[in-house]
Amino acid sequence: MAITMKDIAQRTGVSIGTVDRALNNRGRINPEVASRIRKVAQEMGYKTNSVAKSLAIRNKKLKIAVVLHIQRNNNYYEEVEAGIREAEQDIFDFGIQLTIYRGIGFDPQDQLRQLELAVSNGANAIVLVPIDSPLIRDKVTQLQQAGIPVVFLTNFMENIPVFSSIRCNYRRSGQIAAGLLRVLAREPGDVLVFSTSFSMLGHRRRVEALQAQLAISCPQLTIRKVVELPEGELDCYQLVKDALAEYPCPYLVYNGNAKAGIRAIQEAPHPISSIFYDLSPSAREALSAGIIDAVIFQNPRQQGYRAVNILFEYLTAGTIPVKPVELVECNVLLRESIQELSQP
Amino acid sequence: MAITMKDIAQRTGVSIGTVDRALNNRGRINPEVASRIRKVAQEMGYKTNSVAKSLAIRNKKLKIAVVLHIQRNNNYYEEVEAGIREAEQDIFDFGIQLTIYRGIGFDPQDQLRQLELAVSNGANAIVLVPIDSPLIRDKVTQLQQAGIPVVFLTNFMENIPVFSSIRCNYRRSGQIAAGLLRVLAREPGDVLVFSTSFSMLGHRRRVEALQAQLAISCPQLTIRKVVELPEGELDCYQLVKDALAEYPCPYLVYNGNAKAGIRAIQEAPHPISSIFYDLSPSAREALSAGIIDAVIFQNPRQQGYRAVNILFEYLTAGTIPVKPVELVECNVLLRESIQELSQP
DNA sequence: CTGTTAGCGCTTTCAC
DNA sequence: GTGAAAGCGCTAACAG
Repeated sequence: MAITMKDIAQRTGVSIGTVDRALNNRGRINPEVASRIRKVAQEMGYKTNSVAKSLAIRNKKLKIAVVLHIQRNNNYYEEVEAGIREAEQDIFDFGIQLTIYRGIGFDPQDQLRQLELAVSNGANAIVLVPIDSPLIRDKVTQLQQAGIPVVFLTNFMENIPVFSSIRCNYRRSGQIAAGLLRVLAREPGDVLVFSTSFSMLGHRRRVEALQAQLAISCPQLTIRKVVELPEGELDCYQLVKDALAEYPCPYLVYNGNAKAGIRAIQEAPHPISSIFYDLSPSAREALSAGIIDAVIFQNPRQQGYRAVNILFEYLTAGTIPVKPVELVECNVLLRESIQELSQP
Repeated sequence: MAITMKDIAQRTGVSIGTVDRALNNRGRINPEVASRIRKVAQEMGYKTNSVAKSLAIRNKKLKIAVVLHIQRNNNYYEEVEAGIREAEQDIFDFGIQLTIYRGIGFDPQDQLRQLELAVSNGANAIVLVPIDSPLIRDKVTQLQQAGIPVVFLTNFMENIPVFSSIRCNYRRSGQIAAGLLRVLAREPGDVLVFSTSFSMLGHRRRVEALQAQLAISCPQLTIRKVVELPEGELDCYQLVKDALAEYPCPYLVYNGNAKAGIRAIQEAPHPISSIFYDLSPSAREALSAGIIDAVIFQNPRQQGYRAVNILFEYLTAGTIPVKPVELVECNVLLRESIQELSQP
């Protein structure tokens, strides 16, 4: 039987209200009494019951705000959002409301506005896919000083303390691509690398790690060129097409609009072994059809879920994350990982 | 704002107690009133609040029993248990108690005894790693008729309806091994397959799927022999050693005591490309050192967690699983997936 | 500073 | 059959 505030009230001879004040540092209590209560609670191994707590604080109508910048047609972000929504379901019965605010594109000014809107709507905690800009940095610092914890999701910034930061293990993600090249490459050759916006720190890290690890894992492969890709499918397609024409490499690592990449590969006059990031429906199809060779899956859904979950645990149980950064691992998918099973 | 029993009581002009009787089919209520209440609840979109519910039913002291048969020195089962323990933490605040019962070895008689013990200790729901035997089949059927839901974990039986069955996707797991062989095999050759007890249905399925998929994915590879392995490290080692001496195949798929397999591979006079199942510490080390080539990870922890979780959701929110079988996916791990990152 | 009390949404007596 | 009331463990408002 778990021990309750009532138990420790009886044990210390005070009322349960006093125990509450002591344990939650609410002030208006004799410091000595408070410390005695805390000591007893400690001894008895008291843990606050988060179920009872959240039922009680229900009328505080706690709000978690999620601030995203819209990525249109981006399966990765759709999945991140699916994870957020899943978490929303799970916290619903606890009376915690979740609202998603969408900024437009990579505009820090707009993101700042979203943050301020969230706060003015009474957000008690914020999940943020941050745009790295002084504007945002300052705002985040300010929010946290005001007691509003911020957790970074997917993207991040350096040198700014934040309640938690959850993202995929970008370095690992690059490293795994190197491993896959090691396994897939039948003969020496050049590698072409494509990546979405390097204004996102993680994307840079991923490519760096790929380069570093490739030199170790598979020195007979050399990266011929790294191409930064835009958002739109058409622009993206043209860039890939051009790059492939200029450098007809047999190996390719691709992060970007999947459709564009797949199309360019299919149209290339030379055979290409390719590794794609993220499992969009088109990537899934291409993998299954043997057009691309492997997919590195970065668990976007899990990331979204966890970011909300971490704030939920803070709000309901006061849990402070043990690690300031939580890295979600990546998986390797081959054709056989997703293909229809031959037997049901 | 979520709608509550109070809301629908007001709306229908009855007391909240009556609403409770109607919504939970407790009887002692005018059938017409009951159906009217249910209709209104439906219309208003009422969902029972699982937080409030579990706080209220706390004094019922609900118990989940987990019946395992001890697998000594088996990292896989240790991880399954870790998942169970993780779930235990999460349900603690809901006042649900979890007890683990351990049977000894593959003895159905003993497992039956554990089940009976669990029930006599007041278990309201049971997680079971079943031993396929008429004894157990009958008992499980009987338990469920008595209103005690049973969920199968990791292992399973066919043709017996059960509340839920959670395990890894064994067929997929075999299929992925075929995919890895396809990618790893530089030239045609024979494959040696090792597997733990075929008295577990999943293990048979896994090998079947490997065979079937290999014929499709990589017909130039043929399975030379399938060897069934015992539990103990030494026995296991000897068998692998002997098999490797008799069939010096260049490719190997291995499920069994990792230490034994690794040692045998290291001592083999010919080079071997190998795929191991499960990420024990020794497998991790061997993978990292390049002694083995890939590991197929079957998420044992997730399986354990989910099995408990599914019963928790039933007990607190009345949730009935949508799918009777929940298959946990498997991941491919290469050296680069687990290796120390070159940069921090 | 401290105790008492109402209430979060639901279940469960106990009267009527 | 139905309503009223107590209680699960905790918070918050109000007396004192």
